[in-house]
Amino acid sequence: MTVTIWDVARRAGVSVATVSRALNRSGPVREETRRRIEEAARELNYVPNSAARSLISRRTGMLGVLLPDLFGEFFSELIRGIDGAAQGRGYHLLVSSSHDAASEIEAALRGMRGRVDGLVVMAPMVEAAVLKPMLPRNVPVVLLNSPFADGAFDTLTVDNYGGAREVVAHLLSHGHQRVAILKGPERNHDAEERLRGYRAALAEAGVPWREELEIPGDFTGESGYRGAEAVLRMEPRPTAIFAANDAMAFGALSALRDAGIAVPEEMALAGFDDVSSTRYTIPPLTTAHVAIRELGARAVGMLADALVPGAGARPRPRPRETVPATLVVRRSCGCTGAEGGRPRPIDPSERGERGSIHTLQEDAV
Amino acid sequence: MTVTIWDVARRAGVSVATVSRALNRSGPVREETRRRIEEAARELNYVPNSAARSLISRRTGMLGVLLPDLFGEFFSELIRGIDGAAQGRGYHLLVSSSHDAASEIEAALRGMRGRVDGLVVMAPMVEAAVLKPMLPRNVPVVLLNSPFADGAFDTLTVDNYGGAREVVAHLLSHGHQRVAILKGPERNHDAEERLRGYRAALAEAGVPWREELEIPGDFTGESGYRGAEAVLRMEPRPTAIFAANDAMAFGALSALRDAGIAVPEEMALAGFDDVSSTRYTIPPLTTAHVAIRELGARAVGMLADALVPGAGARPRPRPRETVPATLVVRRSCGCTGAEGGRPRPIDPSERGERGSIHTLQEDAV
DNA sequence: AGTGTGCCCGTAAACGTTTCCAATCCGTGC
DNA sequence: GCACGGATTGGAAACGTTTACGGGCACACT
Repeated sequence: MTVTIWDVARRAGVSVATVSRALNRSGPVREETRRRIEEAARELNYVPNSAARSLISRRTGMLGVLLPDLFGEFFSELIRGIDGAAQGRGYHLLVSSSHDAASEIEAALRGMRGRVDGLVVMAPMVEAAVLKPMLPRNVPVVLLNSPFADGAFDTLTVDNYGGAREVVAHLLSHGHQRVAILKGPERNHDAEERLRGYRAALAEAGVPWREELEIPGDFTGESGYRGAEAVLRMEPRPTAIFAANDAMAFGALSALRDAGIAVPEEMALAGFDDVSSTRYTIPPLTTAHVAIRELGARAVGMLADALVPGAGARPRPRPRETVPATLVVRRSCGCTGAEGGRPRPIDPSERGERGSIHTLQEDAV
Repeated sequence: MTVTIWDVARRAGVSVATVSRALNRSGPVREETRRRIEEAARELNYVPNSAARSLISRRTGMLGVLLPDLFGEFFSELIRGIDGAAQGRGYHLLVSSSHDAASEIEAALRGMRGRVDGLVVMAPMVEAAVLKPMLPRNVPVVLLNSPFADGAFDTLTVDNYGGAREVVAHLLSHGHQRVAILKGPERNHDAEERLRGYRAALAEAGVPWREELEIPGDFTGESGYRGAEAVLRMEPRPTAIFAANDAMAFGALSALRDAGIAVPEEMALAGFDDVSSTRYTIPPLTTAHVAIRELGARAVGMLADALVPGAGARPRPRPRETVPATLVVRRSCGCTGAEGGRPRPIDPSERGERGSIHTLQEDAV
């Protein structure tokens, strides 16, 4: 039924060992025999059995990707970056998602054990201490936004603190004295860092911190909507809102519109992540730009570095990289002059990007 | 180094056959020995080698997913549905994307051969005749929106024709005499069907068809932007636009805003897909609702049906299912009275959905 | 006591590769 | 003519499971 390496060997008049060497170019094979073997393989439509291959070679050619969710622009773009880089290196992607609880993550990780050569894990909701023992020790792992103090794993971290600080500092530079923050989920690492950045910016500007200005949220648009409503009820009313991610900013924008509040005239607004829709909300959203796709690609790159034969078991310094989050000024913060100018240089790779119209948007504005 | 079934057998004082039977519950094992074996396995932290297992059992526990892209709300939601259903059935997902050209698809398919137990393929850009020979014959395949006339594969198809027809008919019911369409890519099956629906609606309403009203596009927001610009240059100017997908509608909306054209007063607009952002554009977008997540879940369901042991090689009638695309009226089409009402019953599963705020939106409007 | 019947369990043969090691071939230098 | 060495090739042992087959054993029945 299925054609094996033996069939190829028989047809080409050689042994299976030679077939293996010829097809993988893993040993010396005379040019002429190699051609004969390749021809036989093609004629028989031979495709090596990957199970057998990885049984003996202990490599599967797959990378595992564990994310809290697949939905939304952020993850969508992230996985796109991961996929592109993996494909370029000949790896397949084993994707698993919808995991927040530690137990789910553990189950997913167990399911992947032995099936993947490396792992990209993003688990902002679980603490380092509880995540660590679940991670496999026999394959390289890259942690996204879960910095481990002990440096036992590769980590790749967005500069949540710095980005948030910069965004809030920008809002404050407009003279706002009461800037509210729509916080991310409790115990979420990204959320905590962004909150820290918010507080730092306030402190640096000498603007007093007020507990009531820190509104709870959970990164969903819905919570952003409710958060903005809460802000509007406050007395005196804040004049600016920093949403800890763009999705909440969208929700807030929606609430402000429903309440008849003009943005940015009556309320300035800023977000975080710079997902592509930020360019075509009304008004376009000031936010912290994160090179999401590059983030995914870089994660795979780090994995690939650890996977070069020889770097395997040898303990080496675990890279800890940080990717910047930089302010991008659009109209929602009320910057005069932001309309005509180009807030940041446009990454050439973004131009003509599928499904995105932001270059057009920014030019047109 | 790695612990095998032999280690477990030795520790439990039984043979490997018994260990296998006990752990898989695949044969009679005395209760007491089973407990001993399970304990040994747990103590040793034994995890079966999946390569060896699938080498002998000829099953990998993985489903392949081949999509043209991973970006954008549509695919994001689709893969979410696929992932949920696969996870529920104990399958892992091997994901591959960014394939439009036939050669890329063929390469991706070859790479997956033997690694997956089943395949979900969405390839709107390649014709049935060229796609068919690339598909594996030894594992079940579900085709998304690629209906094959010969019924050689399971197919799951969105009613593009019917949905487009309904949307355009609705626009026409407002009395519009010149309705432009922003078309999808050439040779894209979905795009062609939606165009067909547009033409049918015109014919049924007795509104004359005009070639110049069919504007080329490619499903990206950018092409929607340009398409709307083109529409605005026409003389006499059309009074309604049907964008063949929501992304293009968003682009069009953006162009209309930049041109100072009020929607829906000066130009009615409708889209297709009902991705979640349609609820919080300004104005909210009238579109054709497709249960995207359910679409993905159903695809996995069909695969699972074909994968129950026994249904394997036996040739059976290949199911050909169609999922409806139904009109959902929001404000962009200019319906009076659409503001207060609830256009369609809200699917309970959508409530409180992560990253979506549309229930709030629709209630609040 | 002999025999049939079920339940448990062990032996060993697959599954399809890769790779170590030895054998063969062939030209070269002495 | 012969030893030698490098380039090719083949044989066979892994890799870690699942599973067909058959053996042992306890028990009930004749």
